Order: sequence, then C-alpha cells, then structure tokens
Amino acid sequence: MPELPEVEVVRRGLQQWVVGRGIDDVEVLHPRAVRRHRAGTADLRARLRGQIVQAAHRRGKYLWLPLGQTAPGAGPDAPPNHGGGHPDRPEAIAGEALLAHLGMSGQLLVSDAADPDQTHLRVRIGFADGGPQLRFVDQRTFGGLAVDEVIDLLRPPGPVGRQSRLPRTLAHIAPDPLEPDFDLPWVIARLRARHSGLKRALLDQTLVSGIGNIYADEALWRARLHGARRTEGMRRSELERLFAAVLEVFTEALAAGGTSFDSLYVNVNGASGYFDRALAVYGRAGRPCQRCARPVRRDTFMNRSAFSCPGCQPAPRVPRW
DNA sequence: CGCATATCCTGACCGC
DNA sequence: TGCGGTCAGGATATGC
Repeated sequence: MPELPEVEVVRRGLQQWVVGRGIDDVEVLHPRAVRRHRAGTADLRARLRGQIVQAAHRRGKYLWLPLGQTAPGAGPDAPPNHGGGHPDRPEAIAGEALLAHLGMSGQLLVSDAADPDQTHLRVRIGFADGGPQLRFVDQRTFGGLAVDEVIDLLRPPGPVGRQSRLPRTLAHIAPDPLEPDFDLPWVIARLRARHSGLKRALLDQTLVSGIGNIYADEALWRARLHGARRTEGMRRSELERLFAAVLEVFTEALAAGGTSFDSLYVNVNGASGYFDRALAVYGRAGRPCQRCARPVRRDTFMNRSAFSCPGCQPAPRVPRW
C-alpha cells in the first residue's frame, strides 16, 4: 500500500543516502524480485556494477535512480523529470536507470553491512565505499527492481512541446498530481469522456498516477463524492474539488511522513509515518464519520475495500464500481 | 479499442 | 495447537 506520499518519503531517503555513491556488488536472493528485468539476474548485476547513482526520481509510485560512470553534476545527466509520455512519440536514449516499484509490501532500506538480513530480504546492493547497503525487502514480492533504458519522449500527450525523460517502462504512466506538468484540465477531460466508475478511474495510473486505495477513499471523502459515481456524468466542478482534495491529502500525508498500518511501510531507515492517525474513512468501517457522525460503510469492489460515509457521500442510484 | 476481471504472493487473523 | 479460509491490493495479462 505504499502510495505517492510513502514513495516520496523513500525517494528523499535515497537522495540523501544513495545518490553519488558507486555500486559494487549486487546480490539477488529471490529471482521474483527482479522478474521485470527480462534479460535476467546476471545481466542486471552486470549493468549495475561500477555505476554511480546520479539522482533519485519518482513518478507516481515508481522510483528510479539514473546511472552513470561519473559523479552526479560532472557529466551530462538527468535533469528533473517533467511531462507525460507516449510510446509512439519520437524518442532518444539517455542512459539507464535502476527502476523500483514497492508493490504492496516492498521496502528500500539503508542498512549497515553488519546488520542481520531482514526476513524478506530480496536484493542487496553493496557500494564501493563500503558504507551502508541498499536493501530491497519485500514480503509479498509484488514489487521489484529492474534496470531500464531512460528515454527522452519529445512530444508527450497533453500540451505539446514538453520534454520528459523517464524509464521506458513508465512511458504509459501518467504524471502525478505533484509534478509541475500535471495537467488537470487534460485529466478532467479524459475522465469525463470515460465510461467507468469514479474510484476505478482514480486508481488508473495511465490517467493520473500515485493514487492507491487508501488515498482514493480519503480524497473522495474530502470531496464528498461517492466512488461508484459514473465518470461520464461528473461535473467539472466536482472533479476540480476531487483533485484539490487529492493534492491536499497527499501534502498532509507527506508532511506526516506517510501512512503506515504496520511495520511494512517505512522510510529507508525503517521508521513509520503517522498519517494513519489522520485517516477519515479508510479502515474505519462502523466508526462515526468525523463530519456527520454516521457510521462509515465498507463496500467491496474489485476484490478490495472501499470506505465511505453514507451521509456525506451519497451513493448514486445506480452504482458503477 | 475500452472496460472489467483474474492473477501473482505471503502473513495476519479468525473460527473451529 | 493447528488448520483451512479470508483478507490485504498494485500492476499486468487476459477476456469480452
């Protein structure tokens, strides 16, 4: 359940502890953790060894570390990442990056070499300076690491003419609401043209990235909208309210260091955020709504839960999950 | 093509 | 105490 705020907390940790360091040996303890690296474990290790981490970037729930042979700033390396992406647009190759997704239960931890292996340690990355290792720990192995080609997409969707530099795998992932190039009118137009349910659309990373089940429910509650509303009937003003709520809840969660229900969701030093105390509806079925005191309800949708307030978030006559 | 659903995985938890 | 069933859900493959 790490969503955008939790992943951003991790990105900042990587920025502080890993950027500028040279990778030495990489040990893969569980092949599933690197399954998205199609060329295999040996190729992954070979591509990482000797590389210097240039930066720590994020789009939505994805993280990537551009790689290079020289120290960051010394050569022509990745500028801040901007804009959207589309696989059919002209592109130029701009090096490689270590791509990471935490999935449901993934952690990137900075650990001393002397620290005992974590129970679900999947990948260990050692550095030439002999300092703390970067460890990928993942109980459920939905997440993983890969080395991916970085490309410049010259004409992404939305307003024409922007440039974006991001891993090839992320070409279909939409900008997230915290990116400077996040294009709200474009997102709203696409959402209203869609024939689907509102929460389902919010979770679609090709429309807007970074939103998962927790923050979708929280933003819908703040905007007083029901997740089973049909997208095609939505008013522009309702959607503007919704995305204002998304931005608000992301910002507050980030300030709190992210949300954590248990020890699975932690920063690179293993510490949990405390935003779970601020959740209004998620995981609170039966407890009173903070606005109107009616008991929070729980619906099942896409084989998962959706929490909402029956008073503040009136259900549509014909729900469309 | 657009939209919906099945699938991957492991540990916590619950009822018996 | 253990055992089977259920739940947690991000992204992708598959199906309609």
